[in-house]
Amino acid sequence: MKLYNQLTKKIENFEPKNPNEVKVYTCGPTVYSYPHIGNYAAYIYWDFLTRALEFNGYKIKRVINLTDVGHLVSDADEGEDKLEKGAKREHKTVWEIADFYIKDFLENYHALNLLEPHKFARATGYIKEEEELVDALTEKGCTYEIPDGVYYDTSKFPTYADFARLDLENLKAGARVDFSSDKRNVSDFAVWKFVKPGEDHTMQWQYLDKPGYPGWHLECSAIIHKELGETIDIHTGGVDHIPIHHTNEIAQSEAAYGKKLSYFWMHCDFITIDGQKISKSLGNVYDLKDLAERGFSPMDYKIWVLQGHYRGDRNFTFADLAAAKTRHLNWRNRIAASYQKRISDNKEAMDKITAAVSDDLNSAAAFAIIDNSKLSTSDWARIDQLFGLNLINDSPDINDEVKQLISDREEARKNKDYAKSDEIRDKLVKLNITIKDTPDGSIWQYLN
RNA sequence: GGCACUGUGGCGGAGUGGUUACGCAGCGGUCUGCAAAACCGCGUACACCGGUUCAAUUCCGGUCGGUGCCUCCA
Repeated sequence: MKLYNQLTKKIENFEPKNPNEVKVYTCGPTVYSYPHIGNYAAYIYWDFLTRALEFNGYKIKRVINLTDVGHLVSDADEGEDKLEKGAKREHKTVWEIADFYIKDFLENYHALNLLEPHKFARATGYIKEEEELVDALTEKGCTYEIPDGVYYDTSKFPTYADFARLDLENLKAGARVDFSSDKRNVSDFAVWKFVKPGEDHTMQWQYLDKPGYPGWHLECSAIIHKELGETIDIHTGGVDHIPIHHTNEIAQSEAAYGKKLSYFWMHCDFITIDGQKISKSLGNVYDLKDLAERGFSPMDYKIWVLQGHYRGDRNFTFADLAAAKTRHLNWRNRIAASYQKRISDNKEAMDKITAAVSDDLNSAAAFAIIDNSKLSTSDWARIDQLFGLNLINDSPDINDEVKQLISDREEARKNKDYAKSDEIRDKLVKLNITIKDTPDGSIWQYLN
């Protein structure tokens, strides 16, 4: 397989350390509100990565984190913790907020037919490991303490700027935000925050003899180390994570453990909606419920996502989603057709699909091959497995009652009793079945 | 101000140094009790200006436009 690697900025051959346990880590959601469709696009892309790897014969061990503490509303290490903010907004405890939105996230995750990872790791389940990581960094002389927390001194990590090609000098000069803290370098970040006197931070742990809580970047490093070990094969996330979050993760983990954190780093680009970024002030923050209200299923959306490329910036419109929905129905009707006439397995097409998918996850090219190939029911089942589209489940064969209606209609047509045959056709419409009379006989299809 | 990405037909979206995917929408035809589908065919796109080349949408340089990040975000 070939995959783009942010570490080298090139498409490279992917060779896992151990093909029987390819270690993949995906930066998951901060559970303080409903994720929008853009958030889910990322999980769809990374689910597809996992499926493509499995399709190529690898066994995957994948961990996704759930951020339930310490993610501040600003990366400047100031401002409120998102969970605390959500709790205030909804008059709930932070724990209730986390549980509520984790439940919602998992429901949507399953509705999208995304593969269950080896583990969903909640940040608060790893406090001990996070403290140990700070200890390790402190022992190596990489941290310093100021009144509001323990900070990572990024000047101690010589390659800090490389991953994101940061220009640290200009970062400082061009920053539009004043850095008022006691940080030594603009790029330094908090690995542990102290609860300020008078601050209302419900989630807190006693560490360094003071109440505090972990910095956001810390959790991913700690979880990876505990669940997957010192070096993993692939780390995934959104492009927004490149300059800060992943840069910091690398600095923490590699300084503390002295090993490369991940061989491959993959990032998906954002989608815009009607040409504009997804933001509350523009009122275009759609979630899966909004799509459902307009008649689009999670699988319609998944087809829309996968007919583009994970590294391309995508523009979402409902007109385009409708096109994806039509394509989805057409595919299901091709499965219906495969029940009705004998189509032999198409190894050539499946090989081409595998090749496309193995070329940096080119699902769009794979879709084109699907559109152009005659495919058997078992080919469709494999495609289903590769993209996780629930195609087979959503395209059941007809039952005996429907079969009887269809043959009754055939009989009526033979007798030129068109009133009766049309009546039966109307009946079938109510069962979501439509009949197409071709020169080679009738064929049934789904209406929707 | 800095960094990064990007500009493909009506909409979306792959890809390629020369034979121009694919989806949706549209048009024409065959077929047909009607309807629909299916099948066949059609539209001849790659921002602009230069350069390299026998040949560029594809490589290089510039111009213009768009977007993202540096502030929460996948």
